Amino acid sequence: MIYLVEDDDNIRKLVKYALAKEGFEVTGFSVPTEFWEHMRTVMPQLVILDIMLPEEDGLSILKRLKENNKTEQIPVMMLTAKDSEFDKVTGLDMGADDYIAKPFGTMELISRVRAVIRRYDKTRSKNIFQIGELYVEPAKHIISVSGQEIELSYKEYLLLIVLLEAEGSVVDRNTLLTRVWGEYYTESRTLDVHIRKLRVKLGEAGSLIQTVKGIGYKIGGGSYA
Amino acid sequence: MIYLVEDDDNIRKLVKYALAKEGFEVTGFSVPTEFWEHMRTVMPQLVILDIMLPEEDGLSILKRLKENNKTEQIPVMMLTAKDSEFDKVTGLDMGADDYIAKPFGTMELISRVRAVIRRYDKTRSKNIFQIGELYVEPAKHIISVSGQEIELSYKEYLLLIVLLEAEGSVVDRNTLLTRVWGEYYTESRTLDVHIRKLRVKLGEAGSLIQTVKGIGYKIGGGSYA
DNA sequence: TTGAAAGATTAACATAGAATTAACATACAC
DNA sequence: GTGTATGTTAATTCTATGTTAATCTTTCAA
Repeated sequence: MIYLVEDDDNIRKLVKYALAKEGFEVTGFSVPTEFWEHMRTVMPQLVILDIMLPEEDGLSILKRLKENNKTEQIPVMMLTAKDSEFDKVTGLDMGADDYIAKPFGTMELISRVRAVIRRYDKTRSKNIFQIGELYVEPAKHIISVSGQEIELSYKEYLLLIVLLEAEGSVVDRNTLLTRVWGEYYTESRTLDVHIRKLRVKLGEAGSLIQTVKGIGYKIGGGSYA
Repeated sequence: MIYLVEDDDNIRKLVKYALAKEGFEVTGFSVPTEFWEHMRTVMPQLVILDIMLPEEDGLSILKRLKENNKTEQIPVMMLTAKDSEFDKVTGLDMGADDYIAKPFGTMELISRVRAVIRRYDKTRSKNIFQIGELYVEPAKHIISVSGQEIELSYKEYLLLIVLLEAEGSVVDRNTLLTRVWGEYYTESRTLDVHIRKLRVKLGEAGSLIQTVKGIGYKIGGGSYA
């Protein structure tokens, strides 16, 4: 479902028609109030916002969407009337996922919509990690090495996920401590012990966890296995 | 620095002119080979690719850029000639950061370029450094010379980063001592020893670190060493 | 309520490599 | 040449992390 907020009847119909023909379900709104009402019930895959609107302008809507953590991941595309407006929107950079300037071609619109949705889907399904022999699927709480499923304790699991989410990048000790153990923690050997247990349980994949002395640990990326 | 690969002389000039007027440094290439050659020495902030090119098409270039982990984070913007082409590019979704359809307005081009670069700067707060054969990516803790990864100790690493952050400028001994070792430090040979170890480990890139007698050290910049 | 188990944490020690220092060498400015 | 700044080397000290086992905690079934 795509939500389109646009007060110009012609454009609204045009966009609805073009996207509908491509198989998208589109609900159009001419005023923001209606839009917000529907947002409370059904969340869309994508929101397309005109800038100039009665009652509340598109930028304000965008801002509210991105400030709310229930809606912040919904991709938003802005429709801009003039080049100068376009510039203003991108300049403010309030987190819109794409911008399209009026007048726009139908093909371009469709392509951009598809691209934005695809990108979004990709980041969501990014919830599966695979590095070498290690395979982790958080949604199902599956961790396996060379096809062999492995059991991890809660902290070990969290630790692994934090490292995986930054795959290839170093995560410093402090970040690990706060993300896995919560705010402040007296430095002790706890982290090291957990890293060790993780490495042991991961077996051959244990060497994927690299120590970066003085900083922290990282998993995958760069170096040799 | 922005790299633009476009074989149509008129468009290349137009884009160069438009972006130059906005303060961007643009280098244009009419054939991919030239582009690749320059990529080996200086990495740009952004690459703008036409799709139809002699020798190697834009999609292939895009693919190669995104497959190489040294270039994958460089934002890429595709120029597409027709709507159908536009559709094709976004459809393949090989990780381009934006698409712009010809004919395009100058304002839109500039806005999109700015938006892409801004987004990029935001995600990559830590930069990537490349001087000659030396390549450093702090976030991933990757240091390599001539493509060969190198291991540095913590202080050596810090020292290198401090120098790199001031690339081309001299960093005096005192600044180095305080930034790497913390407030006050009795003058000893420590710094020199670390500089030496760094130079040795960097191998051929070691000569990039120049001594500025009486002041400190600098990396890169005017080198007639 | 009690008592295994598993998990988390701490204590205690090991150890590889780093950092530092000392001691001397060299280069360069004056 | 003299003196000062930096280079070089090796010996010494130190530190971060690894490792193991003991001790706390929590959970949960009997």
